[in-house]
Amino acid sequence: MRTPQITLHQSNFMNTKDQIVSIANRMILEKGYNSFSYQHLSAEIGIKKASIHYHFPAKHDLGIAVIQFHHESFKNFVTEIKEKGKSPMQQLDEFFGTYKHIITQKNQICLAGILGAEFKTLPENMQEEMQSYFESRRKWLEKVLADGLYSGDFRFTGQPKDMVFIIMSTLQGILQIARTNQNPDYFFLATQKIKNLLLNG
Amino acid sequence: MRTPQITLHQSNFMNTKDQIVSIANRMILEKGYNSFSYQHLSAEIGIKKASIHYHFPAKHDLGIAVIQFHHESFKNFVTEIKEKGKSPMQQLDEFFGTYKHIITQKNQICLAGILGAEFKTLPENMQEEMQSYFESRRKWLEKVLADGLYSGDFRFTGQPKDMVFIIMSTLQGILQIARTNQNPDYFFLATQKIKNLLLNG
DNA sequence: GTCTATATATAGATAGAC
DNA sequence: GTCTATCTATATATAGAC
Repeated sequence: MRTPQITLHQSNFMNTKDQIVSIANRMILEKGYNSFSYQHLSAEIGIKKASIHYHFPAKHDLGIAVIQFHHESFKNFVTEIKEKGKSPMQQLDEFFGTYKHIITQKNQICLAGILGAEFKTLPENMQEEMQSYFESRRKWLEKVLADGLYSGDFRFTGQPKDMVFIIMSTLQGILQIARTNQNPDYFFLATQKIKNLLLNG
Repeated sequence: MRTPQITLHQSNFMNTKDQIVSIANRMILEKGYNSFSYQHLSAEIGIKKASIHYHFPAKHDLGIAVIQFHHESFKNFVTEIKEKGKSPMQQLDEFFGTYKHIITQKNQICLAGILGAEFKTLPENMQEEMQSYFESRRKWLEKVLADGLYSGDFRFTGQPKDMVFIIMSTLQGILQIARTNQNPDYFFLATQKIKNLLLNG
């Protein structure tokens, strides 16, 4: 039995299409888009390659489905957090928490980390899908930072938009480096340093 | 004519073997190790695939040569900077400066950024070569930070070793994100934030 | 919706002539 | 040291039977 992925769990209750997306998602986070194949999927799911093509005619159709799944998860996260009425700092902490499954599952890095590296080799429609997903996250975080400046939760200098890039790149980079260095603790250290930056930088 | 890479320039004066490493290097930084082939190299260099196999029998031989080239470049950088007798902060600035060619050449990210993402798909000997290269950089930067704490150049809390990971992951992440967002300015912003962290964090 | 069979392209690699 | 020719494996994808 495989470990479940994010909120999308692989189980006997899942239909074939969702199961394909779930396993493709794990493979992409482990090895990247270019290094997994319908053959690999086939072996693991237990149906033939041709059957996977029935659900996702071209590989990029599946690639896009995986990105959209992450995008949907993020939208759900945003909706949930709105209802809770948390402070900007608490929202930031919850955001950091969404990375938790990546850190605890040793072999993975974040989607942006892997597809960002492969970016120039991806089909154009996948590039656009990634940019849309990234933009969605960027905008949300920018608003949290702006709100935090206004409320006094944060006290950094410069534009929220610029700080967003620093934060997201630090998270993305640390996940990559933590993986090759087998030390997930660095993620928590990084989030601490980011907070310092937001309070003093 | 192609733009030269780092200190290794592609030119008519370069022998075939070096030329192969030079072009493979650029292709890896643009597309990654898994997404370039002897076929692509062949087309660009103007000799046949079989001839490339003469110089580098297996693809990972070439991959290792590229990593070692970066490692050698870094060793040269370290040697040069030692002779100059610079302060820790100046050394840090020079270190940031070694990323300059990546930022100005739009299509590239740093070697660790691309091979770190592909890490789990790389042959074992390439993984080891990468870890050796990374360790070399890590140790050097740790010493600079420790020296800087001692001299008073830096005033951050926590261990230099931990701070190294934060710095390297921020650089790696920002280069990736700057590429997909077409904005090299974020690199300079990131280096500024790192300095803030070293002075107040 | 899943299967077998097949098509087509490309990758990494080797043998042997020049 | 470079070439042509060839091998074997794999990838993406389609056709058509069940």
